[in-house]
Amino acid sequence: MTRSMSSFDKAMALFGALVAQDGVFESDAMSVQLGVPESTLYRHLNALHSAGLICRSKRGRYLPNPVFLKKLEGFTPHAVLSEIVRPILEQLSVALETTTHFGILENDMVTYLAKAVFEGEEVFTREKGQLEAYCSAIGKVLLSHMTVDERQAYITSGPFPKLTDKTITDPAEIERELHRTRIRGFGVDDGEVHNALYCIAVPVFTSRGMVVGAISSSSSQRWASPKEQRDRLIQLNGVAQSISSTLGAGA
Amino acid sequence: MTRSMSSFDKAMALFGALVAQDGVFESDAMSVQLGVPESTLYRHLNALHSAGLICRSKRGRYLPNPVFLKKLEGFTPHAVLSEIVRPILEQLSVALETTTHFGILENDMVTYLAKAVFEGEEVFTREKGQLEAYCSAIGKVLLSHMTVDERQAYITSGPFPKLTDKTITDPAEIERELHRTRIRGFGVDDGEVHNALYCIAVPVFTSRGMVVGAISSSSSQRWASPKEQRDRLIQLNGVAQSISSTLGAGA
DNA sequence: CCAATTGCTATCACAATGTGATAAATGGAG
DNA sequence: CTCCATTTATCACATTGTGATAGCAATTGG
Repeated sequence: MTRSMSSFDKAMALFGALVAQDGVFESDAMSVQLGVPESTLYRHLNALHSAGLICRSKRGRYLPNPVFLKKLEGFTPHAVLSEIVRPILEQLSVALETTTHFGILENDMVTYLAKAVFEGEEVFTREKGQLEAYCSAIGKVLLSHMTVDERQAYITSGPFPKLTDKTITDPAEIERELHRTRIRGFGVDDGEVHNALYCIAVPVFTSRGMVVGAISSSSSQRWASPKEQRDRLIQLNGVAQSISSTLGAGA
Repeated sequence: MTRSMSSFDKAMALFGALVAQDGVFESDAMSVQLGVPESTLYRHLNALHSAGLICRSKRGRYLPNPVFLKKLEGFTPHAVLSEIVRPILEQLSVALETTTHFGILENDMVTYLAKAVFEGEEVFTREKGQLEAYCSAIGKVLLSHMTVDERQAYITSGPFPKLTDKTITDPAEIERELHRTRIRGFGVDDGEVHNALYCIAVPVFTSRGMVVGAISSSSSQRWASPKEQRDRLIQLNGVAQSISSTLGAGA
C-alpha cells in the first residue's frame, strides 16, 4: 500500500528538512538524517533549485525561493484547512446527529476553523471564534499532545477561570486531566465550558504523526449510554483519519 | 544549456498553475495550457499530493497543503530577497564605487530591501524604507513594467508631490517618462527625489520574465561622461542577471 | 431516475531519468 | 598556501516516468 517514494517525495523531504533548519544544509549530516547519499542530495538540491522552490544564498545555505513564496501569499493554513475540513465535518454531523467542530491551537487558545450545525442542536460557538483550551474537549486533546515543555509552560501560565461548576481550575488537576486525555486518546468536556454543553474530541494527525487539530462532537445533553459514546468515538476517529488522508503525506 | 525538464519541474509547473487559478483544475484546459497529456497530469497531481504539496478539496479542486504552508510561515519574500541580494549588492557597490539599492514595488511605493553603502557616498535612504515611485529610478523601472491597466490606475491616482525643482509631477509627463524608461530598459532619477542624488536603475527579472524588483546605483553627483553611465548600466544589468539566476527557474 | 459529461484510476511496453560510488574541482577559513 | 567542506562531473545500471487507451466513479442536467 505504501507506494515507493518517487524522486519527488525524496526531494520534498529535503526541502522540508531545509526549511526546518532555516536553510542550513550540511551534506554529511543531512545524508544520515534523510538516509540519502550525498551525491543524490546535491542532485535533489539542483532539482529544487531549477524547479523554483529554493534559491542559493551563500555556501551551504538554501532558502525558499521568494518568488515561490509570493505565489503562496494568498493561501493561509487557516483558510485551506477550513475549506478542506468543512464538507467532511458536515457529513459527520449528519451521521452523529450532533453539532461538530474542527479546532486548532493558537496562542494557547482553541480556534474553531469549521463548524457543522446539527439542526436543533444549536451551539454558541462560531467559526474563527476562540475558546479556552483547558476546559474544552478539543483544547484538552491539543494540549495533551504538546511537548512536555510546552505543556509545562501552559500549566504555569494560568489563570484558569471557572466557567461552570464543573470546570477544572486547579493546575495540578488540569495536568492530570490532560494526561488522562493523552492516554485514552480522546478528550471530554463534561459541561466544563457551559452548563448545557457536552463534547468529546479526537486528534487529527498528519501522516507523520504530528497533530494538526482536533474534531469534536457537541451535544446539549449528556450521552445516554457508554455504548453510544464508544460509537461516536469510532466515527470521530474514522473522520479524523479521513481528514489526515485528504491532507496527504509529507508533513 | 537548458537542462531537460525533470518530472519535478513539470509537476511544479502544474503546482504553479494550480495556485495561480486558486486551486481549480480542469484537466483538458490544463493539458493544453501546460502541454502535458491528461494522464500525466493526474500522475503529477498524485505526486504533488503524496509529496505533501497539495491536498484534495472537492472534485477538480486542489489546494496547497496547509501543513506545508505552515512550514513556510517563517519565511517572507522580503526577508529572503533581502538576504539573497545583499551580498551581491555589496560587490556591485565596490565595483561601481557608488551606493547601490535593491527595491520592490509595494502599494505603489518603492520599498528598499537592501542597500550597500559606498564609503563616503552616504545616502539618506534606509532599508525597509519607502520612497515615492514616480520620481525615483527604481520606481520608474518598476512602474514601467506594470500592465497597462495597473499603470493607468497609478497615473490617475496622484497626487505627485514636487520633491525638487526637477521632479516630474504632470501625469502625462510621468507617463511619457515611464514609456521612455520601458523602451530603453533603465530608469534615471536626475535629482528628482533629492537635490544631490542621481540614480540609474535596471529591472531584475525572474527566469520567466516577470519583474521581481530593480537595482540602482546612486551618486551624489551627476555622472561625468556618457561612457561612464554606459559602463554602469552594463554592470548593473550583469548583476541583475546574476540575481535572476540565483533565484532559479520556475516563476 | 437515467443518460451524458467530466473527473479520476489502472494498465501496458518503452524510453527517459534518477541512482549511488567515485573522483575531481571549487571556494572559504585560518 | 593548505586544509576542509561544499559542490560538480561521470559512469553503468535499474528504477521511474511516459503517453495511449480503456474503464471506473461521481456529478450534472433533463
